[in-house]
Amino acid sequence: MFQYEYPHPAVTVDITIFTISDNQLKLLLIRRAMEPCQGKWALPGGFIKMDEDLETAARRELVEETGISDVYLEQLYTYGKPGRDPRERVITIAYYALIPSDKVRLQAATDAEAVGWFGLDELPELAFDHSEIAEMAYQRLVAKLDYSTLSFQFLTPEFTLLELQRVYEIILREELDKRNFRKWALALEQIEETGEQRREGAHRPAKLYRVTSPGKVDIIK
Amino acid sequence: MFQYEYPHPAVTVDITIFTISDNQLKLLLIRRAMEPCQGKWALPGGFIKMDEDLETAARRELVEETGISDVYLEQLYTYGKPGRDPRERVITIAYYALIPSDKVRLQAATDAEAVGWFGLDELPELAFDHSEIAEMAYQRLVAKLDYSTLSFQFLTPEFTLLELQRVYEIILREELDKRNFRKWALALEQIEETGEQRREGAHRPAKLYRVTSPGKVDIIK
DNA sequence: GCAAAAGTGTTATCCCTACACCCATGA
DNA sequence: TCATGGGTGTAGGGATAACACTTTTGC
Repeated sequence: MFQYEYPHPAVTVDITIFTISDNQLKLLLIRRAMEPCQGKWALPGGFIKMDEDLETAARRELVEETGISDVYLEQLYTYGKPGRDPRERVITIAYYALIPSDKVRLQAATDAEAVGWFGLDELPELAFDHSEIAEMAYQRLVAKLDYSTLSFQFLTPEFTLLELQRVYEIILREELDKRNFRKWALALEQIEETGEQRREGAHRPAKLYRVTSPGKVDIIK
Repeated sequence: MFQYEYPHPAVTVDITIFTISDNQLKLLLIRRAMEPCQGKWALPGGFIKMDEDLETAARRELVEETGISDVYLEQLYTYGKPGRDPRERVITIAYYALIPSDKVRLQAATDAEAVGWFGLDELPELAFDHSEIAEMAYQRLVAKLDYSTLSFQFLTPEFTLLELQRVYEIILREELDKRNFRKWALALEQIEETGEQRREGAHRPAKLYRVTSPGKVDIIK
């Protein structure tokens, strides 16, 4: 038992995990094994430990629930409306993470029953206020696409320009002009040719590119 | 005494309150009356109550410490590094507020000894990690100036275009071209002439403007 | 040889920037 | 009449947006 002179809320972290696969922006959800909201889908997350930083807690939960580490993670917003959790006052610090498509497979190793990727348009009803959190995370993602190099975090270490373009098209939900997009992307001076090509299918092979500062997200413009 | 099965952190809100006066961006600080950091300057803030929303808590603290209500308030970031408060684990949800210059006077009614406005360049050493919070709030302010109509929140209900321009110049720390600024500001379609003029000093009177949607902060561009 | 994605330039438009002078007033 | 801030337009340059055809490959 832990005693305090004044009442204290419980504090959790919740993580909206995005990836792109099957030409869709997807979100990782887990099915809740316990009350409250047992059986409902929810964002991965959990209680913070008293000796760990908030971001450390978010990364720990990410690994525990999905096996994924070393990804882009950013604090989103803190939700604390009284009553958002029926048990007690719970304040949650929401984060969002971006997973490159080649790391998605790792996740299959964990309990496949209780974890799933959902297209943003096909989300089930979520526990607590998690729908609101996911919506805000998506809005942040769209906004940051415009003025940062966030998008690279969805890509494998080597990628084609068309793959990069698809990231933008899928998140922004609009088609972009190929020539203008390429001019713009190269002018950022954030990517360089690897010198290699990728051949797949009955068409001309595509040049491969890499990010000059992987893992780093810059503000642009 | 309040008992919990697992340890719970304390949760506070802290508020970085900006205003513009004397051609300077200023920050409201309070001198701490109690340990820890007794006598040091700090951001206003305090513990949340168990039945109030986070933003409600921030607004309550704002009124309690400064007598100011009905101002723009936005959540900034949540800080929770273990050890940031020597007493116990304290997680703080930081907000920032923008005060129009005509509301600054109200503040003089409260205990003048313990409260003060400080120019951003003349900040004293702050308690806890409040310097870090204030720095981040300033950065957010600069960023949002660019893509939102945040700036109007510093102005009185009626203002001149030059007053609006000064807000930008003071926060961005750079001089702007008068003609280009006016063209840009009017093209936003967020302000309109009141039809009145303000005469002060030995020069031509200035047209007064008002915001078309006061209190609302739009994303622009 | 054909289907399918890769790759590549030019032009028109819009927006941003730079820049200088007259106006209305109070002292 | 003079000092002070209020108010106004235009031209050039750079970025953005629209737009279609050739290349390379696998089958």
